[in-house]
Amino acid sequence: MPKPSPKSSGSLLSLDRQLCFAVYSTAHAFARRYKPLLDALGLTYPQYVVMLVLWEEDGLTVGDIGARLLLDSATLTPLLKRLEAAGLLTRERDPEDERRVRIRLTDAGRELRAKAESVPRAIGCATGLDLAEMERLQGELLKLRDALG
Amino acid sequence: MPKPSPKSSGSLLSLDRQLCFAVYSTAHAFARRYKPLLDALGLTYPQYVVMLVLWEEDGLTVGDIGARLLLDSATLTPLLKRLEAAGLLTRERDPEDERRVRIRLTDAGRELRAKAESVPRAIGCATGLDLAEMERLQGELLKLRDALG
DNA sequence: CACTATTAAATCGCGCACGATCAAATCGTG
DNA sequence: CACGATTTGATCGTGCGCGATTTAATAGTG
Repeated sequence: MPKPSPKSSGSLLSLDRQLCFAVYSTAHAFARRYKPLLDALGLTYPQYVVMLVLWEEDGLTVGDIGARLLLDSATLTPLLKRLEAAGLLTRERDPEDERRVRIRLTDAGRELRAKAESVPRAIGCATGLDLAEMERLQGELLKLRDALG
Repeated sequence: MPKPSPKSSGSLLSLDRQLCFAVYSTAHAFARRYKPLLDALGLTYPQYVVMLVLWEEDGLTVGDIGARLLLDSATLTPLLKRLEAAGLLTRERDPEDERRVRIRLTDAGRELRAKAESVPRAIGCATGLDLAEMERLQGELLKLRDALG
């Protein structure tokens, strides 16, 4: 008779064996944790991530942002329009190449960075992990993501 | 002068330090990998996860499913209606307690399980991880999720 | 130079995900 | 038994996320 698996009695189709579900539900758990912090900034999580990119490098095109975040223009265009409506950035065609749209922070957009400074530490505490563990886990996830991608 | 951090030159607000972004973008990478496999079954990823739950235990209420998947009725009700329209399950009020709605697989719903059997292995290969690594990473993620939760 | 191919962004449609609200059924307490 | 509180699911509005298509600008080719 075949030796039974030491862990998890179900088949490979069992929910508790799905690495993907662990990633999926952890992403939602993060979103719920971020929400009250980001509400104070008037941002959603995807908007916050776009602002992170722009705080690192301003004047990117829609495509540049999409390449960093793995999102396409169908997602970014409406999101960027909402950030523009909120007064955090401007969108204008690049005169060098009219196909491109350059995204630039406004003063309000740059000033929001100071308020956002406290967010990573608050989330970090909530994870219950120390910095080294977080970096190791992050590295494994990015490796997995790139293997999938 | 302060000793510079050995890794990652940016601040805590830098995208490449955000564990959350690693989880978020890995979840999307998984979704993209699953899509062609699930298209063959006529399911989206969230629908597939609901089917996983029902293949393990049939006759659950909407709330039972939500508790397992951490989703609420605003997400599940329309999703379940689509699965009902696809002929995979039935939705009916529990005569014992008319507030509850019992979800039951149809024959077609049960039969779909056989087709789904090949999905986890195909995904597992794409991760580039062996079973032990997958289980360890999954365990760490669930621990993180519950800490956030 | 004309013409095609490619690229960048916008648009449309659909399906989550969730906060807020609502209606109905049930439970609890007096 | 009556009546307020709780539970369960449905509904509505907003914002992603992405496949498919469209439009405009640019690059490449004969």
